[in-house]
Amino acid sequence: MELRHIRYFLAVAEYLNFSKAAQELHIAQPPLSRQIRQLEDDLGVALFVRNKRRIVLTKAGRVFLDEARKLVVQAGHATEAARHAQKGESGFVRVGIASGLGGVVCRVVGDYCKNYPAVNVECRWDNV
Amino acid sequence: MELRHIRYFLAVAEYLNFSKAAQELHIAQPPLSRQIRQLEDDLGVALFVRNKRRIVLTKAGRVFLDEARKLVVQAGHATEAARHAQKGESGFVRVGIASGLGGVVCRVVGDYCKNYPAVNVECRWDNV
DNA sequence: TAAAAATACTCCATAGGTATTTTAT
DNA sequence: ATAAAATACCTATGGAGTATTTTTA
Repeated sequence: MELRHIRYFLAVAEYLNFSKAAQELHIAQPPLSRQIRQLEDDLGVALFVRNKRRIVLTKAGRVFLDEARKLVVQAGHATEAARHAQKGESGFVRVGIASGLGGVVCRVVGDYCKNYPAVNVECRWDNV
Repeated sequence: MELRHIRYFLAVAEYLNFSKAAQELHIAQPPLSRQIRQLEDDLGVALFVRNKRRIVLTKAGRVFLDEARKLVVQAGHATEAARHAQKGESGFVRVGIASGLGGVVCRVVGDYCKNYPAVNVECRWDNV
């Protein structure tokens, strides 16, 4: 199961129509049908009943719909959390160093740089 | 972003070693490195620092690790919820019908069957 | 009959593999 | 000198497209 299956499933569950959902997803209808069937096979669960013109969700399909929504929400959270955390790691630091402390500073700054590669550090060894 | 990226990321975060993680995932090391870089590009976030022999998670990487774990847990929940729901929909139903009610029963049973395709329904029109 | 899903192919993007090079102990 | 990641390139699985054939209302 991949997130693609989930995204496709949500579209079909929303429109209850493979052709419309495919349009919305900017793919053709047959590949969408295949992906949904793959998902059903992987789960071992029928999500839709296709006996009518307008397809309907099975009970299991309705249950899965709730969980699928949570899944994409969590995927969004994960992305945003990482991006937000990176913000605190990026920026610009200017360091002035008293003579004789070069060695210590090099180690400390070096470690820092390796953990925060997006931070630009500038060191000046003179007295300005 | 696909769940594959997440699963691969979790393996690398666990072993802090691309080669070991690849072994565990039963794929080669270069494709794993590529998938992780793809994930980082997609997020726009550096997850690992590769300057040492033993790679380390960035701050953003540690944050993402927490969220990634929740994501796979939720994926498991979704699967199990659907499978559990399907159980309640499968089984066997035997229906006896009094004469003259055939029409009503056909509609009701028909609707039921379409919503619960895994349930086998047997109808008898005689008096046994 | 008409609208929608399934089927049967074809194509190609990309996941995954192999060989090699680079890098940091 | 060695262990591990990156790079370059190749292969092939399977995602996506097109054409067509069922379905069912």
